[in-house]
Amino acid sequence: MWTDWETIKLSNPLPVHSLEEILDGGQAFRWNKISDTDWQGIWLSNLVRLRPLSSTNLAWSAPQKEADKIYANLISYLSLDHSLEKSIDQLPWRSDPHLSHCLKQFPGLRLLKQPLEETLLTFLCSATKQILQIKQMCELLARNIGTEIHPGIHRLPTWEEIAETSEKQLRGCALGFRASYIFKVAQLLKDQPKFLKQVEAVSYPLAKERLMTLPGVGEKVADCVLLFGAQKQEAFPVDTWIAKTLERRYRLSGWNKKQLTQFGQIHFGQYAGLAQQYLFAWERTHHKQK
DNA sequence: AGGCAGGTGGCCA
DNA sequence: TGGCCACCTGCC
Repeated sequence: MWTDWETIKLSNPLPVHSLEEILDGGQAFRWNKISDTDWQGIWLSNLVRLRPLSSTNLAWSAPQKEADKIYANLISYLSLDHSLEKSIDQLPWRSDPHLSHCLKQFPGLRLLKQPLEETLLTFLCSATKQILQIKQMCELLARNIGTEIHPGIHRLPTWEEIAETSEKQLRGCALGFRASYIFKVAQLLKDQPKFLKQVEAVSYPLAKERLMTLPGVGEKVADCVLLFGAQKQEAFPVDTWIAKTLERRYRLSGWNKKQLTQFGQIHFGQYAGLAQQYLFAWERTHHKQK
């Protein structure tokens, strides 16, 4: 049923804790640890298992019949076909000791290239929820509304599928007040089938403005969706964690969210989103330890 | 056991 | 603009 494990040789070293931060650090919500070493993840109709063998060897396995396609999608999803070092070098680590520290703590940490439609859905679930609970909502959405892509494994529902269900059905997925946002967005996307394509095609500021016309999408969600789902790398999502980091490590207490967002974009520049991911990983880890 | 969490929208000054 | 509050649900 599943292919034999095959090794991907990584050009940038990726320790296990960095891999786990990529898969389960709040960018995506459909990766689960299935043994001491292995992770299983789903995006669109892709289902794959990963097993870190060493910091430069990552093994993968997928269901036999679609393995070739899934492998190609995996490389793109993890951006393994693109150099991380070049982006990192553009960040202001030379003059920013805290960023420099975070970069050292999580070697190889990357941004995922997720499908826009799924990123929008998962981040509509994210408001005032912890990662574990967001994962549970996604799991219920998949199980209750999404198509089965493998025995016992369901993908997330498409927006068309959501549009054809009911708000009540969505409430049954433990979405709470997020259910009405998601249902309304589904109707809007049904009326404007090209909406997400357009968002992807235009510049970051325009894309953000456009996304924020959707109910349930404010600045933070828009930035996450654009960063993780549309490769708009200048997006700098400011959530409570990043706000904490900026306050404490960058001495910006008293700044409001709008100001913090602007600071991030100006200070970190073209790859602000990548910097955000490193700061975020550090802040989460630090918080867990105390 | 109950406060609180990867926010957003609406209402008020 | 800026501040406050309701909104669902389930983890810690």
